[in-house]
Amino acid sequence: MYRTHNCGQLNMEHVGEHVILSGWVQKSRDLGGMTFVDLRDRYGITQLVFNMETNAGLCREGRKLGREFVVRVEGEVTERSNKNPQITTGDIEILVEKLEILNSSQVPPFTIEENTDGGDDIRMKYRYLDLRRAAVRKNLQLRSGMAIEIRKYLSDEGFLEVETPVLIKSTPEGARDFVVPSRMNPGEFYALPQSPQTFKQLLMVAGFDKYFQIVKCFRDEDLRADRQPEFTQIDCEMSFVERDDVLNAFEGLTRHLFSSIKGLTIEGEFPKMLYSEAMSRYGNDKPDIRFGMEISEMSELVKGGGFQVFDSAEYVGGICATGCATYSRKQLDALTDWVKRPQIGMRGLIYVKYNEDGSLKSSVDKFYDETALKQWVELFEAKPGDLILVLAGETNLTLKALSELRLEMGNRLELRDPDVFKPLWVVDFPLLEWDEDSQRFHAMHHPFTSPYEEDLELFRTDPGKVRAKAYDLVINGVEIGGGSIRIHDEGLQKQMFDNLGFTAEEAQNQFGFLMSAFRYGAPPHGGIAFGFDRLVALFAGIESIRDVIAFPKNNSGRDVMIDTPSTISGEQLDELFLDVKPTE
RNA sequence: GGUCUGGUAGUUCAGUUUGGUUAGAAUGCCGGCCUGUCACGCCGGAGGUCGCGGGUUCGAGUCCCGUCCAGACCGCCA
Repeated sequence: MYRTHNCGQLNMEHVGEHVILSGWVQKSRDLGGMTFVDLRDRYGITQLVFNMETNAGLCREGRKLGREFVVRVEGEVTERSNKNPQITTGDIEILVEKLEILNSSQVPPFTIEENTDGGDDIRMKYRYLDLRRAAVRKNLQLRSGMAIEIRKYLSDEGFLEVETPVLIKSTPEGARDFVVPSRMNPGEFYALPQSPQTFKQLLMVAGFDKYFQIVKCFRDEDLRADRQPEFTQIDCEMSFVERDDVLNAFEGLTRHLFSSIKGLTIEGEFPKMLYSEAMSRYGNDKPDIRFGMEISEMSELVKGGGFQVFDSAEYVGGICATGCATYSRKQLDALTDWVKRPQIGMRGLIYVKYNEDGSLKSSVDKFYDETALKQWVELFEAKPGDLILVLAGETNLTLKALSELRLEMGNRLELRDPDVFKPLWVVDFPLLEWDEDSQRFHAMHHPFTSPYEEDLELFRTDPGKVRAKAYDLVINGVEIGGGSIRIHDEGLQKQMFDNLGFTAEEAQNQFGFLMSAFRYGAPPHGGIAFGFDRLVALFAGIESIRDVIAFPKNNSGRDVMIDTPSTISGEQLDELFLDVKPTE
């Protein structure tokens, strides 16, 4: 037998018992006459003690144990004379009577401790060692717990988990597909799903009126801290529902997760904010509403003041940073440099200090007298001690920059409390988005999203104004998920493809199966998908989803541990009828 | 495709601004001492292709060019 207990289990109640433990040697402390060894498994750490007086031979063996050796020990649970309140097993230790080395270990390249000395690179290369650390393990335990609660909740709500295929059809819309060559069908390819979108709609046609799946999805696009090429979605679809039925169902799921996992109750209904409002007030379709500092447009107010930058700008707007009037010239210059970085792309930053004594000092005093600046103060409802920051330029770019500036100031003023969670629904996204490159509209969400009936007229006059029955769940500035009410009418779906620039033939080739299905009694339906990795990261209080994935890819989409992607043999290529061009 | 930051001991970093004797620290590792440690302590030791290639120079970790790798971001992500 390898163990009677695990390493996180024993306490004062077990004193006197003869036990067997197995685990990894985390650390040993050789005091000469006695040696302490910390034995670790995924449940905790238990201290082993070897004593020269009681058993010199065994103690000498215990001294020789190296880090990460796998051992099995037998011994008696004894009360410690010096207790350690920091660990759950800190009241007891094991007086070792028998020691067996199950496997030795090379010295690991970094310390396997709460705060490791290893950097990301080396931790990823030896991820199996990194995963031994409690900090990383806890994230995966959290993930597992959340997956279980999701299944529990949705299952109780009558949702059925159905698996959809991973080898599917490539479509040029949207993100790039990962592609898999077919050996049995030379020259033809499967694609990995970017989402089970069409399949879940077909499940609705099939009458599975409440579906969900915790499912891997794949997108061949560049990575970010919150974006992996393979990621997990909580994918759902419902029939005979309107928008608010879907929102209520998933507000319920979100609440259930907060209460069951974090013991938190979110007060009140999740607010619903129009997309247009989110853009004008926060410059962003995923606003962090943990703090105010909202954007106000100032174009009307400031134009015609003779200040060329404002007069020629399409948009002028700003934010009011509470209590920042004390910012020094140096701090303001640094902030100006910050908005001038290419990522933000502003030409400059204008400020107004509303000093504690009520006086006003701005970088545009030459153009705006005190009366004018007072109007700014009124617009922002600024109080003495506040700092108004103003940007000007092309509308979308400036709003985006203001959004970034707002978040940056939120960080600096520590207004983004990681223990506070503020969810909201962003609704009524535009159906279509103009794409400069291809000079045509494409679907903002996806081509199956239903437009508002009353906006259908706009297709002919102003397609960019057509609103979609689409919605996102946003928590603390993180886009957790999104969905829509779908089109279930073949005619409307055809019209949609037409609007998106598909020829009837292309639409038929790529999505004919879906439109055929719509001819056989497709129910009204809609759904949503949550990014599971992001949700877990949010609950864990971390920014990068890598830390909640057991074996993530690096910045360039590589798995540095197994070293892939990698080349394949000539035989494999031949079998797949593939020729690989030499890279330049 | 682009911008920025970094690459020096097993590991995490300092040193690069202003080129100049033998490249340092901490931690880890090895050896010795130590009977109540839990970041144990004390003494000693080993450990370096300064990412790689080229250039400038009497001399390059340090300056220049190229390149590779890692991270953050922009583009991209229906």
